[in-house]
This record gives sequence, structure tokens and C-alpha cells, in this order.
Amino acid sequence: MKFEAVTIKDIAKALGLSTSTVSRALRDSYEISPETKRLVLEYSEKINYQPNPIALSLKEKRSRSIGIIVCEIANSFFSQIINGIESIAYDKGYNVIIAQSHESYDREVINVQYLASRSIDGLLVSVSSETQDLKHLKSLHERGFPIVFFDRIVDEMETHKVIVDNFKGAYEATEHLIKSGYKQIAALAGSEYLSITKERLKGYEQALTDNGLVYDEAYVKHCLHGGMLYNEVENALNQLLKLKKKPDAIIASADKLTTNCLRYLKKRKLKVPDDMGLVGFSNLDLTDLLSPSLSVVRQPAFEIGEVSTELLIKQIESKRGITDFERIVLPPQLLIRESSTKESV
Amino acid sequence: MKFEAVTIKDIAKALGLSTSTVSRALRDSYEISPETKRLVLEYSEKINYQPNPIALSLKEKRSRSIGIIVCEIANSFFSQIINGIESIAYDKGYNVIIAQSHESYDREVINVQYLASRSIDGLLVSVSSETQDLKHLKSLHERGFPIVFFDRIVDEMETHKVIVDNFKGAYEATEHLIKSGYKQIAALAGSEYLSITKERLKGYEQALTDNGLVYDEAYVKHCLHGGMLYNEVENALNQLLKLKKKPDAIIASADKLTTNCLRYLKKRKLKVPDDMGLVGFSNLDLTDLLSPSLSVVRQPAFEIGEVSTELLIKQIESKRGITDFERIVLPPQLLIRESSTKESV
DNA sequence: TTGTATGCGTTATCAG
DNA sequence: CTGATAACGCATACAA
Repeated sequence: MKFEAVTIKDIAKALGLSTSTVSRALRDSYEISPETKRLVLEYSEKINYQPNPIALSLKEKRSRSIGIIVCEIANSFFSQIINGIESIAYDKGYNVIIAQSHESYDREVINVQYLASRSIDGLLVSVSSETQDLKHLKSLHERGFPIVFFDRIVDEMETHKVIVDNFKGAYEATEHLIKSGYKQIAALAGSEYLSITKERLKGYEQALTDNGLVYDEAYVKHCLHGGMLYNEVENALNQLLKLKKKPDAIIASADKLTTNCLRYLKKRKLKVPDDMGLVGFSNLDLTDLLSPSLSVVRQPAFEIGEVSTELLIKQIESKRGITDFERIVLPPQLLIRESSTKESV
Repeated sequence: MKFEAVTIKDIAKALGLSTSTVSRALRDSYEISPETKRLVLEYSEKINYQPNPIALSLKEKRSRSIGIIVCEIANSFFSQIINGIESIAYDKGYNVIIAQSHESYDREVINVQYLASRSIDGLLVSVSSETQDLKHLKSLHERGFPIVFFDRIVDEMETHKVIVDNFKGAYEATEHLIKSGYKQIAALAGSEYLSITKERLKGYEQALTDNGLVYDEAYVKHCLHGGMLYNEVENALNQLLKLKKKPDAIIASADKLTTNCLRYLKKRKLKVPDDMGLVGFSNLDLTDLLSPSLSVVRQPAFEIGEVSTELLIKQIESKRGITDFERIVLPPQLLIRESSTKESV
């Protein structure tokens, strides 16, 4: 007992018409008589006819679906982005296929190939923190395949890009710590391969120097997996706390870095902000519960998803290739919890 | 400048062969000479030939993709399930398409229709908390379309079902509170339409009566949206705290109920467990950070995903219809934090 | 206004 | 061993 779908042929046979007539009637073509249209429409309704999108895709050489590649959907930042993507995509009749790299370059390559071979019409990509070699994406892009990068973008490819002003986010976060009285601010950063990491560190450095503090590489620690693994964060923080002049504050520049940093501080029974100042990048809606004194940099995730998708679909649907690619920079938001100033202790 | 894929035809033309020969060579058919095979394989490799899955789908009447319907991917329980689903699906060559209902019945119906019309081979469903009418799923199921329910299942449909032992989870959670010295335990429950809610409440009730406490409906509050909206939880808890005999403990029977309950208690400056005992269902990996004294019921989410997907794919790939459907019940895990006993105060 | 034929990319069937 | 042809479901150019 297998599921057999109704086709245009069945309708044609039942009504004594040709398939083309039925096809045209269903598409409400002007060349079909009202009478025939009514007949066809009524009958299709009755037997619950559903056009086969696969046949359509084959014919039209488009699948009306777009692929998304992110590191992890179980990350509030990315799941919010996905909600933004969906809202636009579904609105415009596109389906969405999500693949996770889990921060692994190999999985990213496999996913890209998999999605491309599944005949998606375009790709929304935020690269993994391991990614350096880009040939898996370049080869697609060179063949004119629509790709839009968001958040974790790639300099060497000419495409639409949607990012957050990471420099600004980190600058303001660092400055907030300085204004709160901290003198020795360390940076807990993600993979050094990522654009976002570099930009955030620049903001951090600039804020320090603008405020008369010295930038010292010893106070910058990278976590290749963006803090996904607790051990990474633990090692980094252990090293920071071993420095002759211990940091009195930390800026954690990613979602998981922030939560795992909190976990570490808690384990070591270090209180925020009494023992250690902290500002973290985080889109988790629970930060107020996690720590009463945690100021966070919040990213406009939903908007990133919306904007990226609009650009991608625009590119997909433009007949001639797009010549100039946009680079959209959205502002982050620094949410300050008052109790996080050092004076308030 | 449009992306033009290489087809079997191009290879045939270039090599002076017929398409059927090329097709067979690519599939390593025994009827093709080693020489020809080598030729074809080498050339396809060179020009990076990728078979068109859409043409394949049309021919084979299967898309090798399965649909997932959940309420929310930004919920650790469901994102863990999705990881489990992916791991099996990709392993078996299936693609996964995720749709979110956001706890809305209307969106669920739209998504089911959308996915079904996208020619997926099967559907993994966890219904929304609003869902009562099942005709959108029944009509598919009646036509022999493979559906597997997980977690939030539906009694009236004969399909594979994968669930957690909700009775047990709630029973043990409630008993833990009782053993910890609480006498007046309230239940913060999800939508009353959901199977999981009913089962959890049964476990709660049984634990009470087994331990000589009375079950009183006034101490049970439902949140239609499963705690997704803070207001829901706030209203429910406000009502509970207005009772002449206030509850001294709460069992929160879903992820979002737990976190929003914590948020409420914090707002009201009620400490756990001093002012209020609490055990929550939660798959969030941050519960230890959220509250130092929060025991949680953890669900085997990844496993749910794996098992459901195995069942679904088995059903998809079985030629004859499946006659007896399995109902798999996985055990939850009660994670006890020692400081949560009332005596420890 | 309607019908016939063709093609999208692939595989299966039947001939050679 | 290899090639020609039909078929999957649909839309459309071309005929009638």
C-alpha cells in the first residue's frame, strides 16, 4: 500500500481532456474557457490534486529551496537568525534546509557539497571556526551559484555579506569595563581564523588605547571552537589567572565563551563583578538569570537572518548576474546591568 | 551568467558515447567494459559531474528527504533531538527539512501541507501545544504517508511513536521534593491538550497519593504555550501564591516552564530552595549555572531523535506497509543537586 | 479554445 | 558490450 499521488494525467483522463488543457486550466491561463476551468478546478479540488514540486523543479531548473550552513542550531544567536531567515523565505515561497558544521571544517565541506548536490537555489553561510581553505565555496561561487555570507564572513570572496558591527560591540563593551573602573582587561576570543574574532579584538584594542591602557597580547586568549568545549575556555582562563598581573575583568566575545566563562568563574568561586568584571557577547535570553551583574552585547540576530535572506533571494531571482555586492553592517546593542560597575560593590 | 550544471548528456557527447552507456558506467554496471568505465569516470571527475538529485527524485518517486515539525528549534530539548535526527538521517543518505510551529496550530497545518507538497518521503512530528484537530496529519497518514510521532504524540493515530517515560520523570521529581521535606507541592504544567502534560500530571498525582499527600487541582496550573510566554507563567504562579495555603515547592514540567519559573521566583526575590522548592524538566546545559539548587529531569533527547528517525526510515524503505507500529518509551533521568533538599538550608 | 509534441536529467527496457 | 527509446510530472511552443 504505497502512497500514490494524483497527477495532471489522472485529471485529464477522468475529464476527457488533454494534459496541457488541464495544466493551463490549473494555472488559470487566458486561453481556457471558463467552463473548462470550472470543471478542472472542481475536479482537482475534489480529488485533492497537489502539483508535484519535483517535476516542476526539474523543468524550471530551480528547487525553490535555500540552504543554510551554521555551526550549531542549539545556539541562541543562530537559532534566532534561522527564525529570521525562515520568516522571509517562507514568505517568498522558499523552503529552507539547515545543515550544521558543529565547528568542523570537514563537516562544513561535506554539507556544502551535500546541499549543492540537492539542487538548492542558493546558500546562506556562516563558516565554521576551523575554516581557512575556501575552495568548497569558491568553486560554487565561480560557477555563478548564489551565496550570501552572514556574521562569519569571508574577505576573499565577492558576495553579499551581512554582519554586525563587531568592532563597535567590542569597543563599547571594553569601554564599559574601563568606565566601571577595571584596569587590566583580558579578552577571551574565538577562533583566530574568523572575521568576527579579528574585528572584535580590534575594537577591544582600540578601546584600551583610546583610554590610555596598554594592549598586551598575553591578555588575549583564543578558543578555536568558539567556547563550545568547556576545556578550551578552562585552559584559556587558567592561563590568564596565572599571569603575574592578573586580569580584573574579561570580555568574552561569543555566546558560548560567555556562558562557559561564567561556569569557570563559578567553579573557581569567583564572583562577578566583585572578583572579576565581565561583559559577554550573548544572545541567550537567560543572561539576566545567569548572572545578576552581567552586561551583554546583543546582536540583531533575527534581522541578520531577514536581511541575508532578502539579499539571497534577490540574487537568485535576478536574471542577469549581480554586479555589485552589498555589505550590510548592523549595529549591536550593549545591554548594561547597573550592578556591573565596580563601584557598586 | 547563470549556473549551468554538467549532465550525463554532456559527458556522452564529449566522449562520443550514448547517455545510457555513461549512466551505466557511472553506476559501475557489469555490462560496461573496464576501458569505457575508466574513460567515463575520469572525465566526469575532471569536469566535476554531479548527478541531479531532482531528476532522480522524479524518476524514483522519492526525494530522500524527511520533514521535521517541532514547536521551536531554539529550545535545547528540540535542538538536541534534531541533532539526533540528523546524525541518523545523513548517515542513511537522507536530507532533513525543519519546520517550526512556534506552538501555533495554524502554522503547524501550513507547515505540514508545505512539507507534504515538497515531496518529502516521511514526517517526524511533535505536535504544537494548541493542536487538537488532527485532520492535517490524518489525511496524509490515511494515504499511506510515513509519519512518526516523537515526544508530543497523538493517541488517535496508529503510527510509530517515540516518547519519554513522562509518568516516571514526574513521579520521581515529585517524590524527590517530598523526600526533601516539602508538603505542599504545586505543578506548573504545559498545555492540557498534550500527551506529555497529561502523563506528567499523572506521575505527579501518583507520587503525591503514594506518599500520603492529597492531590488538589487548585495546585495545578496549565500554560497553553508551554511556558514560552513569560506572562503565562507569571499568571499561573501568581495564582498559586494567592492560595490560602501557599505551595512550598513547585514541579515545572517543561523546559521553558522551568526557566520562566526561575525568572519569576527571582523577580519576586524568592530563593530556591529556601523559599520555594523546585524541580524542573529541562534539557538546558546551563541549569547548574541558573540555580545552584535546581534538580532537573533530563530527557534523552538525542536518542529520541535517533530512534524516531530509524523507525521512520525503516517505514519509508519497507515496500509493504508496516503492520504493527512500535511505541518506544525511553527513560528520563533525574539529576539531583544535593543542595536542593530542604534540610540543607 | 483545445490538443500534440518536446524537453528538463536520469534510469530501465529492449535491441543490437 | 553499447545504443536507442520510453518514462517519471509538468509546462509550453506549436498545431489545429
